[in-house]
Amino acid sequence: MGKFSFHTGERLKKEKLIKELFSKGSSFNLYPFRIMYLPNPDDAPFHQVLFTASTRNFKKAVDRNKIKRRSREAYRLQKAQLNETPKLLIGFIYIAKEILDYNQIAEAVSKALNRLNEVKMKK
RNA sequence: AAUGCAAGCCGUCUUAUCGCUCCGACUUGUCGGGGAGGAAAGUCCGGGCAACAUUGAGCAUCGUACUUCCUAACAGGAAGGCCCCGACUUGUCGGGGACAGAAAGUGCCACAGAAAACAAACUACUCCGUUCGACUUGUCGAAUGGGGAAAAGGUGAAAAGGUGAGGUAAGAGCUCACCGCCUUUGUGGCGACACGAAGGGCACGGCAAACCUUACGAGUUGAAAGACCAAAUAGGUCCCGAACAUGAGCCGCUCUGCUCAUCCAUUUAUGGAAGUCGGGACGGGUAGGUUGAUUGACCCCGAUUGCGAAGUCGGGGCUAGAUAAAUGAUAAGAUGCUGACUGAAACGUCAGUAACAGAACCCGGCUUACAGGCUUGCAUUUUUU
Repeated sequence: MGKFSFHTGERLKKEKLIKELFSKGSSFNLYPFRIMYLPNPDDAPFHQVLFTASTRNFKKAVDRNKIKRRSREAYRLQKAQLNETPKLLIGFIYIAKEILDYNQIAEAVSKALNRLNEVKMKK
């Protein structure tokens, strides 16, 4: 499995876990994202991630897809920065009103991953 | 050649690196292959499919509304009819039309106007009478009273058949001709209708996108429908096994043991019920998974029938299948477009940008969005021969 792979198992898709993340998870804002995270209660071999952009800010499906694809790509290429343990549930919620280009999103994701590492160290 | 209109079609491409999803191989982590649209959109119609409901009929409700045809079906399409508008070469072309019924009933018709549906007399017109004035002494003018008259003016979306002639005091379908309308009828056409004939002086204003009437159609809910498999935990039913339970009393106390009592049946010391523990089976069912779900009213080519929409026959093809939801990111180049610069122009250089938009059970339509390009037809202008 390649260093930069990003297959189905790494995506957060169980409804139960998503509910848990949104109700119990901690969060911080880091433009253009709001990031939610929670230690994974199940035994998973990977961090599990979800990306989302709201219908309220982006009415067209094409725009939402574009944002999610760029965000996912940024995570895929930089996820090695993230510490191995503990395994986390992470939600990237796009809160900006306009579509940013890939470079800006990649920078933001990088910062976010570093911050997640710091937060975990404190615990 | 350019511009405009209409119809149809296309609607960025290539390479490299790193990735995603499905399928197939095998050496089980590698290789090979497939991977958004013309609208995937709006969810406005129609169907397939599924579950539930369902004796039949009527009423109500909703929808449709020139005709015939196509179709699984439609509010879609094709061909045609009629009406309206525009153009000119005046009988052709182009465009538009919710285009059934207003002689079944109810309702409405603002403003303006005298009067708006049982018509109506404001001005002007005209006849008769009375009074006054003038003079050429029977005429004219003015005022007033009583009639006639829907022809003229003006208002209005609309003024109660139109035009012309006769007629009359003035007028009027009052009469006549032509046109229109109504009734009856002939011929042609599947039909909507068309072209005629005879009779009738004409009765019947508009609005049905007001209620309504007529004809035809419609069961409800949608893929989060439905079908199947089903972990763990808790609970249910059944079966098997084990221990016999609870209370009191006795041995100093504990364990063990013994005695008595406690639900039902009786053969009176056994069986059953209930309860406890362990194991098993069954069924319901949650998370989750499979299916529905990608071979279809499918696509391409050819033949044939039909004016056409389409139908039939033959051959070939398999063309996304995700599910918190794949089809991407980065770089380079090409292509198109836009802008700037240079220039007579082309070429060129630089910069920017890549239309509208993302499948979600599947089809047939409709509607809306769309940078740019291509093809065909028509019209106009210019150039050349």
